[in-house]
Amino acid sequence: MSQPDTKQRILNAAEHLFSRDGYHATSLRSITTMATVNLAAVNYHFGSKEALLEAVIIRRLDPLNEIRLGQLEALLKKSEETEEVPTCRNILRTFVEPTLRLRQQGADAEDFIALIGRILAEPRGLAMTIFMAHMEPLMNRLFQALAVSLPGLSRQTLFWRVHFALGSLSHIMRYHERHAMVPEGVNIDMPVDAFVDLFLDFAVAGMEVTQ
Amino acid sequence: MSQPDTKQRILNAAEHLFSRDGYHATSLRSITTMATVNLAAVNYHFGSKEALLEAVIIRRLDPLNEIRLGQLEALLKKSEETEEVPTCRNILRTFVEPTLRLRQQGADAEDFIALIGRILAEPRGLAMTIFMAHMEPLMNRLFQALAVSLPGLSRQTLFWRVHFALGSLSHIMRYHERHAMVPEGVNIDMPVDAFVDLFLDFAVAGMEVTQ
DNA sequence: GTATGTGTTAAACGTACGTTTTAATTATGT
DNA sequence: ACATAATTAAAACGTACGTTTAACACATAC
Repeated sequence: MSQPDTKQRILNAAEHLFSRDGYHATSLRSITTMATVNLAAVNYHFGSKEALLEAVIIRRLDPLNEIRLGQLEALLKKSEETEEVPTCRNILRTFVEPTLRLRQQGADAEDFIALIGRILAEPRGLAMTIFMAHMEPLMNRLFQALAVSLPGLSRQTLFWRVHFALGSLSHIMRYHERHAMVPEGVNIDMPVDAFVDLFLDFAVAGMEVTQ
Repeated sequence: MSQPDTKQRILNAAEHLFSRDGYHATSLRSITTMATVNLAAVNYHFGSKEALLEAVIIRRLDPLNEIRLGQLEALLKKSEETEEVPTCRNILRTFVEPTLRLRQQGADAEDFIALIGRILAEPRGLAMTIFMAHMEPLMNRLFQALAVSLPGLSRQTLFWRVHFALGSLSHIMRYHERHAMVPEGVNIDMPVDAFVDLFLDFAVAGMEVTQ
């Protein structure tokens, strides 16, 4: 029987297992079993396990970065017209909000967000190379926009603060899974808009503070 | 010939390779080769690969947490005597400063810091279970002290802001390795004291901001 | 000197891995 | 309908893994 969506089923299963267990701890057999697909299908459709990882990343990262870059460009263009410097908060929002909103779209997207968080945690890994190649243009644009928005900061300080902020984001991208050490009275499933604001309150204050 | 420091040599090699390549991507053979030790020595001295990982973590984490907890208790005791509430900055410093200072002590400690950063990035992993068991008392104490220092924040907001701050820290613990995307004019090797202050400027502002 | 315990070594164990091969099956084009 | 290409299926490939075994070396103690 023919399954025309074999590739998508493999991608979904791989996305889930890579994000849950990591690349090296996930076997092709566990992926193909979950996808109810023959073992050889991965090498037939993708060529190798590494190429599968790259396909998993690119499938969602490129569209996400298009949204982020689109919002950033729109913000910069509007600020050109009104001749006002865009605020740090609005710049960061173009990066953060599409990221956290993606997670709301379903369990699959949630897997991907967690996977990105894991990738950022393996600086020397194969996935990091793939990831960086698809992030660099957006990152340069973001850094440049923030430099204009925060002219009082040295490049050194700005560089580290951007990493502090994105480090926070990558951490909570991973942490959102159900986990121990959640004290009572804490709701781990907040609405996206409220959570974005909660995050931006923190990050923007840290970015803008004068030492 | 007898090598009385076989265990330490294994621990050093494992620490280095686990932090560089991750637990699953590191083989016992690569560890024992680097340690110039027989393959069977790991299972003889530690019992298993998992037990080796636990030994690697505990060797440095327990002493580090003793320092952190000691500084925190000292701060709380001094504030009791002077009847002043300790500042958020000083509380966070007891956690951050020993961490970043450890990295200055040599390449081995730098490996460990990177390993902790990786562990924090694998929420479901074996290492996370080991790590959490050794972190929970300190984390509870830290959270409690911050709640006193920042009475205006809801438990919800405080919880997330602590995670934002520690997420930043865990990110830079990993990022300190030489890496691409470091723009010109940025010194990635700052003195520890300056870097601690740079981080605390950011984190404290984010913790204390009133929305 | 012999016995005992600790540590080391080389070799092999069984298992699981990513990948490849070959054949069968299904879809497509004329 | 038939020929050709694309996909799926089962099986096997060689390799690397964590672990175990059994022989060996070298202490210290009697």
